[in-house]
Amino acid sequence: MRADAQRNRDRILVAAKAVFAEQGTEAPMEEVGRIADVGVGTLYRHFPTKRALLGELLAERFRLFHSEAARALESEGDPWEAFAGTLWRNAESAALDVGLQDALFRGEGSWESVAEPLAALSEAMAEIIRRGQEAGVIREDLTVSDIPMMMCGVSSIMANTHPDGTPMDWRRHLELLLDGVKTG
Amino acid sequence: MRADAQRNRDRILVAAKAVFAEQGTEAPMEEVGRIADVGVGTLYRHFPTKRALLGELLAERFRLFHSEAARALESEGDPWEAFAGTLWRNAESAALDVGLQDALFRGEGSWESVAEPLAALSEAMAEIIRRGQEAGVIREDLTVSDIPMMMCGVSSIMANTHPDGTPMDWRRHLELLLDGVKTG
Amino acid sequence: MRADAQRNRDRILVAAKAVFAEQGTEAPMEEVGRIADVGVGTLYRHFPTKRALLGELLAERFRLFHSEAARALESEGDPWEAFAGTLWRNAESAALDVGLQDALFRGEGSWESVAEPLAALSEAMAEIIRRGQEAGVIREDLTVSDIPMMMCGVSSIMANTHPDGTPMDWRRHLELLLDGVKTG
Amino acid sequence: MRADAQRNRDRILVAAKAVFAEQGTEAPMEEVGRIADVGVGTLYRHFPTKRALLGELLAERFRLFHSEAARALESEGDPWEAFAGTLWRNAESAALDVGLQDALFRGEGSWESVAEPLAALSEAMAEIIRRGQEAGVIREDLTVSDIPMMMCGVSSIMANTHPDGTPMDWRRHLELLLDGVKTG
DNA sequence: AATGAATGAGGTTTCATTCAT
DNA sequence: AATGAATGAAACCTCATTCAT
Repeated sequence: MRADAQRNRDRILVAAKAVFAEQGTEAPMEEVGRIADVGVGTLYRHFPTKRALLGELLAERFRLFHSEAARALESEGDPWEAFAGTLWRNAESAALDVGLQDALFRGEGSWESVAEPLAALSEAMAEIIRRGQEAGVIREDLTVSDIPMMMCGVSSIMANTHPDGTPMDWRRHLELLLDGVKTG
Repeated sequence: MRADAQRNRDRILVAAKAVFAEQGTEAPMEEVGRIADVGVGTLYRHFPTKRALLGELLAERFRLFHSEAARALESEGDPWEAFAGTLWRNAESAALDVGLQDALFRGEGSWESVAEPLAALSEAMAEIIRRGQEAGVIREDLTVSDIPMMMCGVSSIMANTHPDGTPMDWRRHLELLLDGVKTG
Repeated sequence: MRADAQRNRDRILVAAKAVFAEQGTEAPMEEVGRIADVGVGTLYRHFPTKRALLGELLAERFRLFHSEAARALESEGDPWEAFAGTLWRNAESAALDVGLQDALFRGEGSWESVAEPLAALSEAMAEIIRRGQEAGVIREDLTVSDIPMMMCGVSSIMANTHPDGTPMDWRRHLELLLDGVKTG
Repeated sequence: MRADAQRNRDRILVAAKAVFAEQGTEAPMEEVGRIADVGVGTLYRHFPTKRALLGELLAERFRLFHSEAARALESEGDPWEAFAGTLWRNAESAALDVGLQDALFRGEGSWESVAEPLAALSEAMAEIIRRGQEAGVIREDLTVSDIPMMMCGVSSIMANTHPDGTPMDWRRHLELLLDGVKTG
C-alpha cells in the first residue's frame, strides 16, 4: 500500500473513532470525511460500506481486548487478579469510546468483522477462567460465554446517564458482577 | 377530552407499543398510524413529537414498575424476596418489549417523561433496600441509584445477541448481579 | 383520492413526461419535482421508485396504443389500412416522446408495468393481423410478436440522428418494413 | 510510440471491448483497467475520455464494416447478394457486441470518431446500391443514407428483449426490411 | 510512462413533521 | 377533530476524471 494511502487510511480510522465517539455512530460519513480531511470517495475506497468502517474500528478494539487477555495469561500471577484485572482493563479501554461498543451490540457493526480477534480473545478468556476455577476463586458454573454478556451490560451502562444527567457508574456495576462471580 | 379522542389516544398507545416492540423504535410514525388506524396528523395531535410518544410509553412502563415495587412493599414478606422479586418481575416485564427500554437508555425517550413514576419507584425501592439492609441480606453500600444501573445493564443484554446469533441470557446476568448484592 | 392529491399526481405525470422527453430518462427525480412544483417526497409518495414512475408513463402510452388498435378493429375498413394505419398512428404517437419508449427497451421501465395494456394491445393486433392475412394483404408468416420488434426498430430510429446530425427518418424505415410485410 | 505503450493501448482496447460487451457501456472505467491490467491513469493517457475510448472501439467496428463492403465490391458477384450479404454479415458482426453499437446510437460514442471509416463505408455502399439498382434488384428510391437507418433499427432490436424476456429476432427484422427493399 | 488514490457532484430514497382539505 | 398529502433535509453510495507518487 502506498504511503499516502496508508496515511489516509489511518487518518480515516482516527477521524471515524473521534466522530463516532462524539456524535454516535449515526454521524454521516461525510462528517468523518470532513474531519479526516478527505472526500467521501476516499472513505469508500478504503471501506466499501459504513458498516465495514465500523467493523474495522471494532476489530481494532477486540485486538486490544485480546492482547490484554494474552498479557494476563503470560504473567501467570494471581488467578483472580488475572481474571478480574483483564475485565477491568478492557472495560476501562472500552470506556474511552463508548458509542462504538454500542454499535456492535446494536447491529450496526457486525460480529463477523470481529470474528477473528474475538475467537482469540475467547480462547484466552477460557483459559483464564479455567485457571481461576482450578484455584477455586471463580464460581464453577461460569463459562466463557458469560463474558460478552457481562461486558455488554457494562458497556451499555457506560453509554447511559442517570435520570439526573450524571453518568452511570459502570465501575460499580462491574464490581457487583465480579462479587457475584468470585468464590471463596 | 372527548370520548372519541380518548379512544384514539388509547389506540395510538397500543399500536405504538406493538409497532416499536416488533420493529424497533426506528419504525416510522406512519406505521404506528397505520396500525392504530389513524392518520399521522392525529398522532401528532395527541403527541407533539415521536419522542413524546415514546415518553408516554415509557411512563406507562415505569408506572408498572412502581406498582410492582409497591405491592412488594405492602406484602411485607421476606426482605430479600421483596427486593430480588421486584427486580425479577420488573425485568421480566421489561423483557416483553425490549426496544422500548433501550430507547430510553439511548436518548430517544427522555427521562423527563418518566420523572414522576420514576420518583415514586425510587422511593419504594429505597424503602425495600432499607429493609433488606436492616435484615442484613443486602450489602450495606447498595443505594437506590444502583437500581437503574442494574436494570440498564440487564435491559441492554435483553436487546443483544451473542456472536453466534443466540440471544444473551439476561436472567443469568441478573443472577450474577444479585449474587453480588446479597449478603449473609 | 383527494382532489389535491389527484392534481399533484397529474402534474407529476405531466412534468415527468416533459422532463424525460427533453432530458432523457436519466434526468434526476428532483428535476421532475422542480417542474411539477412538488417536493421529491411527494414524488415518492405517488410512485415508490423512479422505475414505477416510468412504468406508469409507459402504461399510459400503451393504453393509447391499444385504444388506437381497438378503434381500427371497430371501424372494419380496409384490412391493410387497419393494420398499417394502426402502426403509423402509434408510431406518430410514440414519436412525440421518444426517450420514454427507449427507456422501456433499455430496461429502465419494466415490461411488467405495461403488462395489462400490452396484453390488450396484442390481442387487438392479433385480430388485425388475422383479418389482413385472410384478405391476403399481409404475409402469412407474420405473427403478433413481430409487432413489438418492428416498433422497437422504428422507435430506436426516432431516438437517433444521422452522422451529420440530421434526425433519422423513421417514417421511411416503417415504410420499408411495411413494404416487406405487404403481399399481393 | 514506445513498444510497451502500444502494447498497453492494444490491451486496453481488447479489455474495453470485452467489458462493454459483457456489462454494457455503463461499466466503470476502473473495470476496464482491471481487465486490461492497467491503472486508470494509463487508460486516460491513451484515451482522454470514456467517450474517446468508445469512439475508438466504434471506429474499429466501422473499419470492419467497410472492409466487408469493400470485399463485396471486389468480388463482383450477384448484385443483390453483394448488397444483402454485406448487410447480413455486418449485422452478424454487430450482434457479437450489441452494447457498443447501442452506445453510438445513444450518444455515448460520437459519430465524429467514426467519421473516417464511415465515409469509406458509405462510398462503398453507394456503389453497391448503384449496381443493385442498375441490375433492377434494389428499389430505385433507396439511398445510402437509408443504410445507417436500417442498421440502427436492427441493432436496437439486438439489444432488446420481448416482454417475456426472450431476445427479439433481429434477423427477422432484417429479412422484412430486405423484402421491402428488393424489387423484381 | 504508469499507477491507483483522491475527488466530489450527483443519484435514489426515507421519514419526522407541517398544513391544506 | 381528523386526515393523509406534502415537504425537504439528510443518508448512503458510484464513478468519470485528476493528480501525487
